Amino acid sequence: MLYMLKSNPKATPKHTMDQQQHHTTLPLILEGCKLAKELEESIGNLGNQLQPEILSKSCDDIINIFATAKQMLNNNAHHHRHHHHHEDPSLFTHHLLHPPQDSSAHHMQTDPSLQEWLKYGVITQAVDIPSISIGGETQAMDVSDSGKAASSSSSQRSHRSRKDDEEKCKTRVAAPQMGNTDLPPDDNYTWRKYGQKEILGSKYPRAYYRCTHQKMYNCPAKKQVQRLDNDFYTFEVTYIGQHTCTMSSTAPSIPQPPPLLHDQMVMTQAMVSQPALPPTSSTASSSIVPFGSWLSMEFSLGSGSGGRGSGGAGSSSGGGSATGSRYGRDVEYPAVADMADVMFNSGSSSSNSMDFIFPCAEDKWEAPGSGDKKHC
DNA sequence: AGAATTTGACCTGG
DNA sequence: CCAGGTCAAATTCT
Repeated sequence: MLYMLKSNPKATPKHTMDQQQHHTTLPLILEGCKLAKELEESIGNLGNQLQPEILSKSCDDIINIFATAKQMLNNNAHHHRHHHHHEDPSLFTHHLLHPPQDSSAHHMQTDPSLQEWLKYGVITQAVDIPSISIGGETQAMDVSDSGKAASSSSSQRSHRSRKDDEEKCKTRVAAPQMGNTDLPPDDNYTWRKYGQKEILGSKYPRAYYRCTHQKMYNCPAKKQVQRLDNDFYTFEVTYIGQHTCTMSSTAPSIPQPPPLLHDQMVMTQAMVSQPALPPTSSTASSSIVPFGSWLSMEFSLGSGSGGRGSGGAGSSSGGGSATGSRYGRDVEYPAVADMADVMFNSGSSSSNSMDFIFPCAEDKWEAPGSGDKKHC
């Protein structure tokens, strides 16, 4: 695949915006092609065994990817409106690509959504660059929210009105499509659930999380997770506020995965995109299973969880951001674990094995260095 | 015992 | 007054 035009990731000489976008768009397109191909194979193998909704979802994913790629291209072609605006949504993918350089909190703060995006592979509207918004109103992108949405925010206790001072970053991530679909997306932070509410007009409740270290480090970061009305397998995650808990070297949670790992994750996602198949499809051959999903999960477990005891390392407790993981964690993926083990541990250092598997991964996603990344 | 989640009550802006 | 957001006691886990 083309991804392999890699260059030295670390050096990241800054490319021009065009180049950057190109680098991120092509892989996206290829990804779409891949998904399409996988779908084709699935149809070939399972024929009419495939359920309509499954097919529909797969189609949606493919469409979304191509739509995203197209928009990226359009944006690129027309004008770079947000060259310097950190909040420029078009930088979205770039964030992903930035290898975490140091543990500067900034990186971590802005990456969660991206990581989720990568980890869960499925690209939903979240990638729909033009639609992502910061600061509150995202309605446009909310096909599912059909206007109800009231995520406006009015927080009372703390006097600051989020609307004004807090940055909100909405993204969508696919829920694991197999196993426990209740698992909230793992974004490498540890979250503590403090509330859940039924939202008017929404089918599913919205869960409220705050940073586990809120008290200790006065970390104001919060997030809200809610399933889309029309897509049970997609979460809309809204990040509010930034983490301050990672600023301090003593901070308990240093979710930050090693750079290499990060790259690997990126690679994996890109290469292995999951076909977004149905969770329910027990009949579906295992080969169709959203490989990306579990893979990513393993990643987080492997990297972060190691240190679980030690200060809630990276992956949020229990393997993921909290959401219900606690009670839902019953689901195990033995086979997956084994595979992951083989892939990443056996041979040698994980990085090597990954390199072996995906030789030039990084560069395809390589981020051209756009320095500024800010939310979304 | 301590940490995390659940859940109904409470608070506040619109 | 209502809906969204948060609190905090009760409950469940580890």
